[in-house]
Amino acid sequence: MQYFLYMAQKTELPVITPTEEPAWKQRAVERSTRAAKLRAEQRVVQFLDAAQAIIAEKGSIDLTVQEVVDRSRQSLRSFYQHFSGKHELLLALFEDALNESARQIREASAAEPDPLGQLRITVRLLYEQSHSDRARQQRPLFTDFAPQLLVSHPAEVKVAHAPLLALITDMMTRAAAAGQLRPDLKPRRAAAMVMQTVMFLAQSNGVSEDENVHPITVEEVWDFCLTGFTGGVQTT
Amino acid sequence: MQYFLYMAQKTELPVITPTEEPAWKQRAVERSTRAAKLRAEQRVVQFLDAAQAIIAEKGSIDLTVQEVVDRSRQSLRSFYQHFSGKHELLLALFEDALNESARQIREASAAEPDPLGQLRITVRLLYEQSHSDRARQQRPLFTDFAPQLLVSHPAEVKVAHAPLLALITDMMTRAAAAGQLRPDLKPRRAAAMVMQTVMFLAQSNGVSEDENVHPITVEEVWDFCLTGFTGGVQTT
DNA sequence: CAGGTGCGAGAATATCATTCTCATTGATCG
DNA sequence: CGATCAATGAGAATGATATTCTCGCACCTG
Repeated sequence: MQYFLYMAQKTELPVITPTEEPAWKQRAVERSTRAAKLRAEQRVVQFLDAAQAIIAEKGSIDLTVQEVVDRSRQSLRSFYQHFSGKHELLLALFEDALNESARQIREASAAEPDPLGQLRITVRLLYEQSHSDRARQQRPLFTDFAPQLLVSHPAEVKVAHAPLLALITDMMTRAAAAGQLRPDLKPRRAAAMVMQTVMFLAQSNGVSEDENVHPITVEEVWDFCLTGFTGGVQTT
Repeated sequence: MQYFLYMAQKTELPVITPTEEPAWKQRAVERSTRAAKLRAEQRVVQFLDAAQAIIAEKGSIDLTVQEVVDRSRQSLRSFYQHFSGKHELLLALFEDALNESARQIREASAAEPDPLGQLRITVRLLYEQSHSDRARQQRPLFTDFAPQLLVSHPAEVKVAHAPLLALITDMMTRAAAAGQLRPDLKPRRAAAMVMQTVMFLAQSNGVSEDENVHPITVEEVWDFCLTGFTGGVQTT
């Protein structure tokens, strides 16, 4: 599993400081730091792996720092030396999951030449990945963590959403260029709206024991969005 | 403030038990119980009032059971005798807030004769009430509690949403009858989608320090939804 | 009055996250 | 090699909260 090593990057920032530090000194410092950094990354990865394993097993993000520590065969001490807290751990996993999601969607839609077709694929995949019923088992980060994170740390969520948003914006832009969208639509804004609409609608239609109500389907969502941004003039 | 006394109703259920209990006995029991019940409702209301006051003051749902108890001049003992837990207290307030919201919207849209016009008013109001920026101060239940509740207790949320959903469904139905909507649209489903779309889009565009990004406006949301359910053929 | 019930006061318990202490290890440098 | 210092492990301590429990009083009600 490839993590983005969010924190490790942070500590690397000073290296590219724009001040007058002689290069040799930087190199020396870097050399002497590299080992430590590698070890640190190692630890961080272990924590992340452990957490992910636990989440996968329990199908829930209700994990204890203690559990993560035990599982990763390290110590609380170490945990708090590498993460500012439990929140940062979850955030790292969340970003990672979203990156993975964006990757999957990009891959799945690569074969489709038509921008609207790509958007359809995207909406379907995104819906499925965010849909509580299935996703709660495999992606509790999406269904459980994302909503509360959105409230407590909107900025971080925005960052985490960025890759996916970029992907969808790209599709929108090409659709617009092909004249498939309402001319008054700003691609980026439309992308943001569609992305969030799909994610939330999928999410809120999770557990419904009642058969005779809501269960809004992917089809309906896609239809709604499609009409929403093509203005009813569907070329596909 | 009129509460729905969710729990009090629960305790009343046994009275209408379908067994062979002689009516006189029921009446006797009821008479001897009435006083106690009234007292209980009194207490419940005091707890709810206290909680609401605290939430209003702090502009956040981060309250402590202890705070509520102190404020209401009662005791922990009493609190747990009337509520199964903190969660039930918040849920009661949440339902109440949504009922109030539905009432406001109904009132505001009463004057508008055109169904689409009513929907426009509804979307605007709902957006404003759910919008994090302003709402977090006055309606933290919407912005903070709703998302986490949606994950943990979807059934309760559905119940709480019911009045609002009914209202919007009604508007949709009339709009459909007037031929203002896409003919293939099921009013109830459209209503559900619009309601959730608006609430979530409003919510997720709360705190954004960045000026150059997302801030999706009510206008855009309304426009998106309108096109989504009229199919671009806007009569208004 | 006697007995029961509701309830105030607040101690006790349980769960976590987070911090702190102390001793060990492991690498680095003189 | 031996000193030193940073990183760690083990796990106790702390702090915040929710929830439960114990005691005793006050108020009905027959």
